[in-house]
Amino acid sequence: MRLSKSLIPTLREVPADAEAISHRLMLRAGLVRQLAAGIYVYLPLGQRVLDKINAIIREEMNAIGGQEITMPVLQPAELWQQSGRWESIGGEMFRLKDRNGRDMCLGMTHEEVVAWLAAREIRSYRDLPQVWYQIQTKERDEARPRSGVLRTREFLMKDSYTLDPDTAALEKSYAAHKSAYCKIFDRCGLRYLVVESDPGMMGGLGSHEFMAPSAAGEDEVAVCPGCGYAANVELARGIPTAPTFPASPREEVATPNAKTIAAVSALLGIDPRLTVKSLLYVGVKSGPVLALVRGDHTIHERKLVRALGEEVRPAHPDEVREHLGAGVGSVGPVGAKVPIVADDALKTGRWVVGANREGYHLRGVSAGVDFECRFADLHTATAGEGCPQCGAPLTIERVIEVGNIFKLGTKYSVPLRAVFLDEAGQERPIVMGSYGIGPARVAAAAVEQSHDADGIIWPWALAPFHVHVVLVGIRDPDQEAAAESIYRSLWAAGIEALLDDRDERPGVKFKDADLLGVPVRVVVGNALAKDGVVEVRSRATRVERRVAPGEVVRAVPEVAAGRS
RNA sequence: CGGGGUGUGGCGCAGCCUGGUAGCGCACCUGCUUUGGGAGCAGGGGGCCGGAGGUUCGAAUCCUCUCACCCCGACCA
Repeated sequence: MRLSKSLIPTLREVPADAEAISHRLMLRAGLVRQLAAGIYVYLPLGQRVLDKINAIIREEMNAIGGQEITMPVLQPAELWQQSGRWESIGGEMFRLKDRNGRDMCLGMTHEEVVAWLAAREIRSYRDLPQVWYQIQTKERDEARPRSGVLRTREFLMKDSYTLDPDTAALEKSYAAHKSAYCKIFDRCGLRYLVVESDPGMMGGLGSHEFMAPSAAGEDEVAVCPGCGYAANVELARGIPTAPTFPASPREEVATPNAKTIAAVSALLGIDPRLTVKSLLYVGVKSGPVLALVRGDHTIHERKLVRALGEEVRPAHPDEVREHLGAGVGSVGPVGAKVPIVADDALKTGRWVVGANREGYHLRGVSAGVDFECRFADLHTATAGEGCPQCGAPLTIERVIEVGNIFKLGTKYSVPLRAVFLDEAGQERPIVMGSYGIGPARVAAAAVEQSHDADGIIWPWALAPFHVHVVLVGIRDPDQEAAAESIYRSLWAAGIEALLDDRDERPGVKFKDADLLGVPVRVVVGNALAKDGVVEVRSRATRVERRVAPGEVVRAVPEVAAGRS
């Protein structure tokens, strides 16, 4: 590819609305352009990076027996009505009607279509297992698209689906995907963690997420440096250190105007860890429930939802008054006439809680003595808490979710009647798994993890080109001939080269080369006439080697590998 | 959905408070000079000031509504 004839619009200045590093660099290096909120055009360089990622994904999916198919983006509502998701998914699904007024939607994912296909084509246990995958556009009307290409409304996804006769076979398919994903992300040069995650709306038997650490990430994971425990914070259990409780009898204390944990503990002169935060929620089915966490902790609503088995919303202030007889800030579990769920950290201890009486708290309160409740893990794990497996202090990292794997079970095969006959002639539902990778997120994560002040530093496997040939003296026939011959011999050797043959000053070309981040740069300039050499330089280490033009093809892999 | 912010040539911004018919840097075009880390000089092209309505002799500027985009939070296969 010749720069003079290419659409590689680099930007000297950063567009004002780009915040994340990957977003800025992908815009500046001419990889993408934004068409609307969360909708992007991939320019030639961005497309080449996606192609690289997709090629790796295809190889590894094929290696575990994956068969590539393509399923429609435009789908009839009936499928989603059968699975129940037409109702359960809200505004996130793009819905439309065809000319006959039939309800349609744009696919956010393809479990329904897979189950539909399996229902028609799979008859016997002899047809199983199956691994189907596609690399296809997904449409989701995200509440808040953000961070450039990291969270968009239209995006490419590799999604695969396994069909198995039973959960034991699903475990094998799941394990195969897990190791394929590790190979994929290893080959992409990403640093990543495999963490336990909340299956969420997908439902099912278990799931893991592949997380690339980055400040631009939207998720947080708790990681144990000791034993390797790693989990999304929405699931991670942290074991807090218990405070020492003063021996005080149960008594009511006046706490005028103290409505927050900070105010109450300051007023009473105690550690906030001796207090309990009481939060009233309303379950969509079962109504009000009082959730308790330690005063210094933050409740994690997903954990509460899991503990209750239904969606919840925070109660309105007047609901708090109605159910507990006092306002927010003065409520507590003692005497409360609603069900109570308490965080595990509250099992033992003598706590300070709201008295359900305006301006008063109770101290010396114990769970199981002064009130009845059930226990669950409700608080958000924080750095320094003990690992649930080995007790070592946990660390919290911000991460980009680049892939996930779900054991679905029969959640979709039952409603869509995807069944097979087993060896005994018994009809049974197919056991499914679903597995996703976001190629654009892989690209963005790679940029997040590998860049410097001058631009992107692509790993070889993802780089849009391997070598960036800079022709400095465009009017010098010798330089031009050397650059041309180097460019051709690189391609002939299977090394993808980009030739900067533009009529630009050297400084402009060097700046652009750094910005684009192609792993190896070859400069054809003055040194050719002077010493008969060109410069072969690593973008990552900036280590440079001077070699004769005929030696470039041999030198490139060595410089790329850091051997100079 | 809640909170905050921004819309002025391709990009980055000033002008708005205190109304008088749009400006700067970069980019782009032409010429000359220049040529190893985003060149210099000279000349030039390009903007219904997000949109609609209103106030006014006159609106980028004031008022109302609306749309778009960004950030924080909630949500998230």
